[in-house]
Formats: sequence, C-alpha cells, structure tokens
Amino acid sequence: MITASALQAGTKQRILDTAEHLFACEGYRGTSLRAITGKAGVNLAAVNYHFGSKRALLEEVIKRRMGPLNQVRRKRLEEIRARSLTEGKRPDIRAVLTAFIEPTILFRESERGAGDFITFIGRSFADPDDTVRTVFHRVINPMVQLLFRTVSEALPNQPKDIIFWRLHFTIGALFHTMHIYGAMKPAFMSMTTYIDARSLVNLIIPYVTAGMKA
Amino acid sequence: MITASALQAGTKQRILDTAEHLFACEGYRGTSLRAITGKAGVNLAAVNYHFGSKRALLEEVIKRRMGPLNQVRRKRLEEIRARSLTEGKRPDIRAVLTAFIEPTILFRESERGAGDFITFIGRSFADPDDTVRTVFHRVINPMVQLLFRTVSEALPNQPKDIIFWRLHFTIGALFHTMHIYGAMKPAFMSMTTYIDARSLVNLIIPYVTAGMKA
DNA sequence: GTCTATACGATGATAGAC
DNA sequence: GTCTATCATCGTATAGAC
Repeated sequence: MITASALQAGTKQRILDTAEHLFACEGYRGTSLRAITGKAGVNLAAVNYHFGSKRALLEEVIKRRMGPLNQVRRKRLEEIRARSLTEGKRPDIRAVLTAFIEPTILFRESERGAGDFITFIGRSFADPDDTVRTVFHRVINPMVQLLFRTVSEALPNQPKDIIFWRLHFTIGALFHTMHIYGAMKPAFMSMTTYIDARSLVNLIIPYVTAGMKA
Repeated sequence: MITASALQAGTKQRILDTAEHLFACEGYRGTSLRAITGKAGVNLAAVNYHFGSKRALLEEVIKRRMGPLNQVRRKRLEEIRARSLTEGKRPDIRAVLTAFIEPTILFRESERGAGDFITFIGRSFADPDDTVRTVFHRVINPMVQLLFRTVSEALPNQPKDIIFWRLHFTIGALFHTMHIYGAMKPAFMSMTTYIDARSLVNLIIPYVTAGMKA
C-alpha cells in the first residue's frame, strides 16, 4: 500500500534524522531511545521495530551518509592512481590529500543535516564508547587503507611506518577540525574565528601537505 | 591520626587510580561508580564521601596529572619567551612547539598510570559528554592561550586567524596521536607499528613545524 | 572522621501482548 | 505498528557502625 509504505518511510527517516542530530549533540551513549523517539514524534518501540536495536540504528545513521561520501573520495583517489599509472609518474601528494580532505569538509554543505553528521564523525574516531569506534572503524577502514596506499605511491622513498604516523597526524588534524568546525559550542578560545568551508580547505591542505613532505 | 589519615589517603588514591584507568578504557559516561568502587575494593558511597559527586571525581582525576604537566609546559614556554625578549629576536617556532608537545608525549613514561591518563586526555577534547569537555577545557584553556600567544610571537607576520586554525590542526594531530598511541585496541589498521615515545616526538615535531610554517 | 549497608527515584534497552 | 510491562543499572542520599 502506498500510504503505509510512505508512512513507514517517513517514520524511518524521521528517526534517522533525529538520531543523527542527537548523536551529534549529546553523543551515542548520551542519547536515549526515549529522546530520539520523543523528538521524532514516533513510538518508543519504533526503533526496535525498524532497526532492531540502538546499535543497528547507529550503523544506519553512519552508513547513510558515509556511503555516498566514501564513494566520492574513492572515485577521486582511484582517478589519481589511474592517471598516475597511464602517465607513468607518481601521484602528487597534495592532490592525493585534497582528494580525501576536500569532499569531507565540503560535505557539510552538500545535504541538509550533513553538518550534524560531520560533527558526529569528527568525534567518532576517539569516541569513548567501544560500539561507536567499532562501527565507525568498519566503515572507514577500507577508505583509510586506500588513502594509505595512494599516499605511499606518492611518496615512494619514505618508509611505510613514517607514512603511517604522518597519515595519522593528518587524520587527527582533519577530524579535530571537523569536530570543532561544527561544534555546538565553538568557542573554547575566546575569539570566534568564522571561516567558510572552502577557505578551511584552502588552509588545511597546505598544512598537511607540508607535514607529509617534511 | 596517622593510621586513619593513611587509610584515607589509600582509599582516595585507590579511587583516583581506578577511576583514571576505567575512564581511559570505557569513557566517563561508560564508567559507573559501582564499577570504580567495586574494582578499587571500596564502598560505593566512598566516592560521594571523598569527592562529593562523580563530576567532582572527574575533576580530581584530570587535575591530579594535568597540574604537574601544565607546570612543565608553562615553564618551558615562559623560558622561551623570556630568552626571546632578552636576546631581542623572536622565538623559534620549532622550539615553541617542542616545548608544548615533548612533555606531553613523554609524560606517558613519567609516572605509573600516566599512560591511562594520556589516553583519556587524547579523547577528552572531542568527548561526546558535555561534562568532560567542560571540565577539560577549563583546565587546558590557559595553557592553550599561552601556546597561542607564544606561537604568535614566533610567527609575527601571520594573521591571527591563520595561526588559530593551524594551531588547531596541530592540536588535532597531537591529541589524535595521544589517543591512538595509548589506545587499548591499537590496530584499526592491520599493521602494528610500534614506536617509542622519543621517536614519536621526533616524528611529530617536524610534521607540525612544517605545517605551521607552510 | 571514615567507612558500610541499603534504599530511592530516575532512566536505560528491549520484548511481548495487543 | 503501538502500548505497556519488565528488569537492569544508574547516581545519589542517608542512617548507623567502627
């Protein structure tokens, strides 16, 4: 039935949107199913009916946005690798880092509600809750592996473990930026330094590029 | 009385040590007072008696280590500023960053249990729980302000908001490093790249120095 | 002053009856 | 799909033993 199906889709999506927002504001552990369903205007049991558990809801919240985002980043990285192969020269490290970072930061403006997601993701890497880290790692891991491989091709003379750590410095800088850029309480410093996403990309790319080559 | 006082110190310290460990493993929100007191072998009510609340316990856990650590970092930064003033030339950016980062990473080996603390702190900046971020910010803020001021003196030609963001990239790299360096589950990547603290300092300093100057 | 035993009120996720 | 019951666990408060 059209009506039933539409209503069901509406309920699922309302739950996903509300959960995403609350996860970003209060964290996974700090968000109760009562808070989600209450704010979404659906029944408490709807989460277990549609998703099975709170953990499964978390997975859906992450995958819904991360799927498309990863697709873009993967495409850009693969393009660089393909071009590098046909042209017979190694990839440019700045281009590689841009292929990963630019879509990530600009993603905030791509869809409605994506800002909450970026904030949440910026915290997920170091989330104290094991569930969050596990689910997040499973989704991000193939992406990071590809990034590592491509960076290694761009810097063939650098030992792998040095690349490993420098890449972690880069990821740390990026995720911290994602977190504070979208943080609800932005000013831990007294000054408020607003910046648009495009300028932020133009700031972070030279920083991490210089670091990776240091 | 000596006996009573010694016993009291024992209980308080056992609570602090256990809380520190569990906060690092399970997070603030994920650690119940029952878990802490149970593992410490003290009564449940002991936390409220000695500290007043779970939040106050968190404050003590943070301040106990952060006090000495901040003292070292402050001393080294102030020395650089003083020398810069007497010698009439601006501070070296690499020296400034080293003064802040080196004590932080080496702190792990300075005292027993400090490793748990470093792991916990590495997560605190982006902790989903507002209580953790608030308490942590209050303790770290003066330190970051001093760092910002000293970096600004080292790079007088750079606009303040550029320094602001680059410093955040640096802090992000450092905290992410602290977090994964001491993480209980280190391998989100398949390879395990062990490194000693000294070598880690020698890796991150050139990275962030290059980034700040980019 | 310290520490213990126990109780309270609130809130958590989930499952089964409808 | 919804409503309600269930049962575990939370932080905190308090009364009394040492």
